[in-house]
Amino acid sequence: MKAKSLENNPQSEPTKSELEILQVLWKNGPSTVRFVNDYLNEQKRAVQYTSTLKLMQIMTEKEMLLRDASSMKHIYSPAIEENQTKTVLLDKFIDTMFNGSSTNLMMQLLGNKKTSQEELDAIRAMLDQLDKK
Amino acid sequence: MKAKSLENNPQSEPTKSELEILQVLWKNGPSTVRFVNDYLNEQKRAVQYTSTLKLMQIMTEKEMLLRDASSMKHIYSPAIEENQTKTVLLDKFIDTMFNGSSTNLMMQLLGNKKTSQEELDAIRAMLDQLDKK
DNA sequence: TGTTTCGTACGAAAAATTTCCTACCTTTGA
DNA sequence: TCAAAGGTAGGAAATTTTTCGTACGAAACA
Repeated sequence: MKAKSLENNPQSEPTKSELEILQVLWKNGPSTVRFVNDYLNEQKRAVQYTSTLKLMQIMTEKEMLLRDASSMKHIYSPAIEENQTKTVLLDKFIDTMFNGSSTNLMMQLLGNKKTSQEELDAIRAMLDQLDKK
Repeated sequence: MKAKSLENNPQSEPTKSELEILQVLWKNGPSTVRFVNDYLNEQKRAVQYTSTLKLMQIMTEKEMLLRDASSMKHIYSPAIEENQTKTVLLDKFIDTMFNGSSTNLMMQLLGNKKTSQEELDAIRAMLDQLDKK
C-alpha cells in the first residue's frame, strides 16, 4: 500500500503540534509566524521561532494552511474549517475510546464531572430543541 | 530539562498504538501477545507479531502493562485502569479541542450527530438523576 | 532423537514528528 | 550608507514512535 503523498492529502490529520497552530489561527484569525510563535510561548510552551516557522511551512505544503506572501511578513490562515476538523477528530476519538458511541461518551462526562446547573440546563434545552424536530 | 525516564513515569500517556493494545486487553482481559496480535490483525490492521511483542514489552517497562512470565506464554494485563485512563485522555482532548468545556463538546455532539430517540432519552434520564442529587 | 513450530529477547532500522542551525534577503534607523 | 533587527528558506539533526530481522530457547511431534 502506497504511503500518503505529502503534497496532496487534504484529509490527513493534523499532528499535535499542527493542531496547536490551527487553534491559534482559528482563535485569532490570519496571523504571522511571529504572532503565532509569541502566542504559543505565552500560552503553551517554549518553542523556537524557526520551529514554528518550519511547521507552518510544512502545513502550507500539506495545504492545511494558506499563505499570503504578498508582503514580506507572510500571513497564514487555516485552510481547513474549524468545525469540520473538530468533528472529524472527535469522531475518531469516540471510535477508539468509546466504541463509536457518543452516548457512551456523554454518560462518562455526566458521570465523572461536576457539571454546573447552568450547563445541565443548557444541555436539556438542547435536547428539547432536538425533540421538536 | 531532563527527559522523562522510561522506567518510572506512571502517568505518561499511551501512544496511539499503545492505546490499541490497551483496548484489546481491557476488552478481553489478560492475554498473550499472540492473542492480541491476532485480534489487531483481524479487527484493525496488519501488524507483525514481533512488532506487537516489542510494543507490549516496552509498555511493560513503562509499567503500563503487567506480565505474568511464569509460563512460557507470557500473560499480559493492563496496569492502568480503563476508566481513569479514558477520563484523563478525554479531559486532555476537551482541553485542547473544546476550550476545556465538556458542555461545548456535548453541544457539538448533539448538534452534529443523528442521535436516536433512545439515546436522547437515556441522556435525559441521566440529567434527571443528576438533578436529584 | 531430530526437526519443526512457537515463543521471547534484543538491537537496530524505518518512519513520523519536532526542533534547530545556517544562509541570505529586506527593512529600519543611526 | 551601513549596521542591526527581523523576516523566509532549506537542510539537517534530534526525538519519538513504530516496525522488523535475527538469535536462540522450549515445546510438540513424527
